[in-house]
Formats: sequence, structure tokens, C-alpha cells
Amino acid sequence: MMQLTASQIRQDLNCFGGFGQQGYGYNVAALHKEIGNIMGLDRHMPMVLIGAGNLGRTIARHMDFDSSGFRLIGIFDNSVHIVGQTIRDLVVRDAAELEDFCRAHTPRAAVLCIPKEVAFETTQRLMELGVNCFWNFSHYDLSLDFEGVIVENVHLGDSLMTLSYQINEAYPKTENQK
Amino acid sequence: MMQLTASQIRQDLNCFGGFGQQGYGYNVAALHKEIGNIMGLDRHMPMVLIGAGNLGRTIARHMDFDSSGFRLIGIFDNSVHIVGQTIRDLVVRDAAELEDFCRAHTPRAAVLCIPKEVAFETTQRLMELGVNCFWNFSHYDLSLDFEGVIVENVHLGDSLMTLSYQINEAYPKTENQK
DNA sequence: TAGATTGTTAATCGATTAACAATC
DNA sequence: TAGATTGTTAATCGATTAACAATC
Repeated sequence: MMQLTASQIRQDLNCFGGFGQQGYGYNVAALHKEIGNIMGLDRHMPMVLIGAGNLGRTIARHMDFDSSGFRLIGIFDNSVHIVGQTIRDLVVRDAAELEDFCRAHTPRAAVLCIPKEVAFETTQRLMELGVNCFWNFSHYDLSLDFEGVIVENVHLGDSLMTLSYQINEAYPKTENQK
Repeated sequence: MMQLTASQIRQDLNCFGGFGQQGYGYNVAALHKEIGNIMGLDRHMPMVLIGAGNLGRTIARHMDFDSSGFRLIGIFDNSVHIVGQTIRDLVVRDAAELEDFCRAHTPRAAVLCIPKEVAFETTQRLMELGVNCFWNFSHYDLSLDFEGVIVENVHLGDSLMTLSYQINEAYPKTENQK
């Protein structure tokens, strides 16, 4: 279904070890669990979310942090209109409380749902508090300015442009449209 | 800055043609425009968004469709609580109007911000209306059931798990944590 | 002409695929 | 023993890198 060959699956699994039994097959349940362990999905690492605008709220509401290796323990914003709101079971805290909160709960990871204008300073604040793993929704490239960060970027604009390219390849612009 | 080599850039550009002048260089502004043309970023293809829940509203509000090759011309939902709301400059329409609207405006692309339970039937409805290009935020794999679709998937869960894996590689679980 | 930079071909590297041994 | 399926090595393929010719 995923368009992978049997060879490729065997090769990929063998990067991490042997999980099957020759002549018999794989124990699917056990393999599934092993892969989860390799990915660290059972770690429940404390994580904070910065920026509770439309995007941040959506992420906080929709994502299943618990089954992805994380536990969302705090949501922060600097707008008086948003601070105090409850999202899921968390009350949005004032960004000014970030230092105290991080010292108390020592998260190592953060979701960045902030405008790129404040991305640098926010990242710097977090790094000083020991947070160096980022799920980055901002348009700012953290890895340029910070050493030793672990970043996973989500740039939805790139994704939409990729779709545009695929469509443009399959159905090219006609001369009239130019 | 993007960690690409000069060789790689030249090779990649030459997949589409020669845009520079030997001995002189590239005209950056012209090259930028050419790349946009290749990606079809100036097409303003009509696009509808299906599902105006948290995620759908966020996408509709945040994304710059116009500079990515699309024009968002309609937002649809089936909840009476959401239909009638205004997002940006669009009023959310009842999903029942989808057929009439598509016949009138003939969009070819759609954003799917719907639960996976209704993803199949919604896709089928859209395909019958001539919409076969999808920006898919649902957990459902369209390409399995539909031939000739162009799909760009956004699976945020995968992205978060990728971050988990990277962290788990860099900072492995200790035995105590197991 | 010398220096610089692109276009293009060749060499290298890594990933995918195929083949086969090992094992149930 | 025969069939099936994994683990692992070898062959193939494609992408990245390097080299060099072309051109300003």
C-alpha cells in the first residue's frame, strides 16, 4: 500500500536490527512496538507551545502529543486577549511566566507557533532555559543562528507550492493563460 | 545557507533549462521569476476549502494562496454552527451547495480539512465535480482509492514523530526511563 | 588576457533492487 | 523435504559531487 518493496522494508529494518524470524515472518504487534521504541513514541517528553493564535490553538487542540513521544504541559502567549483562555485542559499562560515555568518543569522541547519577527528572540530565550528541540511552524530557519538545536520544520507554504508545481506539470499553463 | 553545493544548484536548474550567463552569473530577479513560472505560482487556480473547523479556519486565514498558485474561492462546512461565518472575505457555505458552486465556478483543486471518516465520500463527490487536485490534511490516503489524482499530503503527526525520533537518537532513553 | 561563473560531462557516492543463504 | 520468509551480500540505479569546457 505504501509502494515499498519487500527488499526495501528488510533493508530499512536492518538498519536497526533483526525483528523477524527467517522462514516464519514478523510478529506485527511486536514489530509495531519496536518501531515505536526506536522513534521514542513512549517517552512523554515535556513540551511547551509558544503562541496561541489560530495556528497554535489548532495544534494544541488537534495533535495527539501523547502518542508521538511528547506531553504538552504549557501554552504561552503574550496577548492579553488570549492569556487565560483554556485549550484542552491547559490555561494559556502569560509569556512573561516562561522563565519560571521552564525552571520548574524543565521541558526540553517546544512548539513554535509565533510570527517570524519574534522567532529569533523567543528561540534564544528558550535555548537559555535548556529548551533546544523545536517543532517549528514559523518561517524562520532556527538552524542558521543556533548550534546544537534539533528542529523539525513545518512550512505549509512549501507544501502548497509543491502542489502547485505538480498541477502545473500535469496541466501546463496554456499560452492564453500566460 | 540552505547547505546546497554550487554543483547541485547548477544541476537542478539545468533540469529545466539554462537561466544564467556563463562567466557572468545569474540575474537573480529573473531567475526567481522563472522558478515561480516553473512552479506555476502565478496561475491563481480556483480552489475550494472543505471543512472549516479549527484547522480549516486556520489554513484559510493564514495561507497566502495567491502567491502559491491558487485563489481560494469557496469555503464549505456541514455544521450549522459554522455555516454563515465569515473567514477573511469569504462566507462559509453549506456543504450541500458544493455541487452547484463547483458547476458554476469549476475549481480543479481543493483543500481537505475534514475528518478521515468522511474523507472518502467527500473526495468522491469532488472528483465527480471535476476536482482532482488535493491538498490533504486528513489522515486518509486518497491515492489508494482514486486514479489520476494529484495529492499533496500534510500529515502533521508524522512530522511530530520525526522530531521525536531525532530527539530520541540524540538523547536516548536511559534505562531508568524504560 | 586573467579571473570568474555557468553549462555539461565524468566520477563518486549512497540508496534501491535483486539474489541467495539461513531458517522456520 | 518443500515452501515460505527473513537476513545479508552483491548488482544496479539515481543523485550528488567534481572536473572542465564555454563564455563573459
